[in-house]
Amino acid sequence: MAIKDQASRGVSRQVLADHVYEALLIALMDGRLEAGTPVSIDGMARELDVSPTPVREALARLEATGMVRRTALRGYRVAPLFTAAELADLMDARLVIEPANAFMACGHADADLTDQLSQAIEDLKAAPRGPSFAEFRAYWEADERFHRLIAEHANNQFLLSAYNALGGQVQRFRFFGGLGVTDADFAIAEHTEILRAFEAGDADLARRKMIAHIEGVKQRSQHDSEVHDSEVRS
Amino acid sequence: MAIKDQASRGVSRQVLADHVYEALLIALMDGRLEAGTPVSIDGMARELDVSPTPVREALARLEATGMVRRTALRGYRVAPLFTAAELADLMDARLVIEPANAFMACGHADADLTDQLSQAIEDLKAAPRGPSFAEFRAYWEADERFHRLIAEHANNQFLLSAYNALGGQVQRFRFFGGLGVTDADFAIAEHTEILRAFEAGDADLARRKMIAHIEGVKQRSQHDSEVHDSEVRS
DNA sequence: GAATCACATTTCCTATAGGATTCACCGGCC
DNA sequence: GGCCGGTGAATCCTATAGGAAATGTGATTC
Repeated sequence: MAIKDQASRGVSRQVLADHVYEALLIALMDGRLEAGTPVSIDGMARELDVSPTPVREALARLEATGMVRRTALRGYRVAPLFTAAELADLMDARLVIEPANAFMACGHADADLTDQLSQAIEDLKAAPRGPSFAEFRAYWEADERFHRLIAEHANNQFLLSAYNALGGQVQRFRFFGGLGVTDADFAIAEHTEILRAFEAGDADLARRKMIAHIEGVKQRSQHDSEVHDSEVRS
Repeated sequence: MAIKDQASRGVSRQVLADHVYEALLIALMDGRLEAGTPVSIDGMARELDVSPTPVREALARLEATGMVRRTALRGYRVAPLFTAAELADLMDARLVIEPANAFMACGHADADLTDQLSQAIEDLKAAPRGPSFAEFRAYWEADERFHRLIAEHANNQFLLSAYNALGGQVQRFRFFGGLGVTDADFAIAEHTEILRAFEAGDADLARRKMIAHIEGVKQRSQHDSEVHDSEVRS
């Protein structure tokens, strides 16, 4: 009820399951729901002050994103956190999909796209880089927006679906939730190079710059994960 | 031992939502649920003789596959059929992901994998090629199994997710549901070439053969869709 | 004849209740 | 001490009911 009263005034009416979905997503990214912990349907319903039915529907949708796993008759639990090896796998998968996105999107690039990409980079520069969730979120959002813009402008719904399937992006956020942003300067520079390629209309260059960017992210994240591990163990 | 038999095999009892999910999937592929038609929650519940709750959960899962679309407060309806252009997009997306899968899987190939791939090809040869659903299904299953085996052996859960996101494979089936198999001989030959590359352990060759295969599928499907269109118009 | 409004039906959405299953705890037994 | 079985609580799963919204129908009005 409280949730419904809070935000059902938008232009497009949302149903309760949508709010539950978003609440769960926030809790997942926030770290309130830690990896491995079970997510009780009834319990979450009590906590959000709704009935179990919308919670059940929201969890069924969330399962497709890989954020939670379900076992019949045993319920849902938060998906385990990434290991360093899995993080490397994620980057390898991005290396397969995103350069292709960049190449294709360059063919459909216009001033509107480059403007939005430029804006995403500016937001990246302006975003705070602290370790807290609230600060990190703005940075992550701008980064995600940059890559998503390119994926959307590839003009191929299936490649976009494939990109979305890599929603582990969100989990990546969780992985570094306690670490903050450490490679902002590198990322900004690499994003700018990609933007230059788009402005020049050089699709092949855009692809190469995307490869360079993700490989950079991969290497830096591997280093960060080692730091993270040592901190956890200390 | 015997008591744990059921649990150890991972065949935890299926709940009603799982059955509804499969029933919907069959109805979708079968053509009983035509593109664009609404899928009423209550109506489907009556038809399957269950309550609306499991139906709702099954549809929430199905939405992630792209087979149905949902509008808040208006319900679900079957996703529109592919146009020829979208079919080409699907093949382009496969051209991005599957050659990479083949390349990586070749690094993890063993006798077990090549045996299973060989079996999939044999099943493809043996499958009937009639236009009816029951016949087509065996062919489609063997084809899907071949590609899925490679995707799974790439040993990268994210690439596998991306491949799964291309579940439009199923919709591709629907697109040609009334047409039957027309390119079996080509497909079998191309699959065999890919298998040869795996047996030789030549990852780069496997990638190139996968590219050749999907490009072949793309071209042939474009031709078939023209035939299909002319038949529909006649 | 076309647009509009009222009304009835269908459908979606949410809450609630109860049966079935799993899990956690605890006492008994080898 | 370790293993086994029973009991209670928590949880999942399904069915049902009712309010809210959307759709379809028919009559009225311009």
